[in-house]
Amino acid sequence: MGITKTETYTDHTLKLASIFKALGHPARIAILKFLSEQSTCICGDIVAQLPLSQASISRHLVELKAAGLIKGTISGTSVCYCINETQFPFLETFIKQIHPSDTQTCCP
Amino acid sequence: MGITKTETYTDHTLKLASIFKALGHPARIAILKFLSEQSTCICGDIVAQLPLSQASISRHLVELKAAGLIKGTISGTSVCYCINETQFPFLETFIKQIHPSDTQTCCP
DNA sequence: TCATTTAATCGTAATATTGCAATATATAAT
DNA sequence: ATTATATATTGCAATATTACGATTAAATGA
Repeated sequence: MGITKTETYTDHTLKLASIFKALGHPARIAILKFLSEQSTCICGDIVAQLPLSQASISRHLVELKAAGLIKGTISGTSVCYCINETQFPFLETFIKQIHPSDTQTCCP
Repeated sequence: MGITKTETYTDHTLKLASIFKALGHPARIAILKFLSEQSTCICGDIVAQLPLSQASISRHLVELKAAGLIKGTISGTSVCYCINETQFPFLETFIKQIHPSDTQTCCP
């Protein structure tokens, strides 16, 4: 149905899924890569880096911001974007929990 | 359009996005959590753990398998599933690259 | 063989996502 | 005030995703 039965999952599960969902589009990965390659925040310029219209980029930026993956601060006529680090440790912790480095005895 | 301009992104970006997309649904997060909580693989039983029909679970399992996040081996009438560890280091590396631990001078 | 069990697939309906053009908004410069 | 620049929002249309019931397929057991 394109609808998700959110009410039956834990908050932790829902939060993880929503962040990963925000990461689940190549344009948004490309935006994050671009931002991380710079040593500082980026004011403008993002549209020029991607093969999408300004409107589409704007929508992706909104999603990334809603997921807490980037920050944006207004600076004159443009907006400065940068990575918001706070969510990444949360993801790292989950990934490490899911795959303990010691190989488990499993599906032979 | 609901369509993505995949042809203009790098393979690395597309691969990351597709794996994160597979992680971007609470049912699939819940499945991974359940599998990781067990010390061994799970034959059956997954449907009983989630508030979804057998058909829906099966589709989610297919997606997780396609993303390389789980493995499934047939065992009689049932299928044994377990975490496939191989993709997680790839994700960890990306996340670490995106958010260097040293705080960058950014958006004040 | 026939019934049972388990999981995958199909068909369908509802909803979500993606993308762009057009428009709106807001600041800065002249 | 007017214009230019930069970003956000709106209104579609096209496509993708999600979910479930029903069905199918394959292996097991009686």
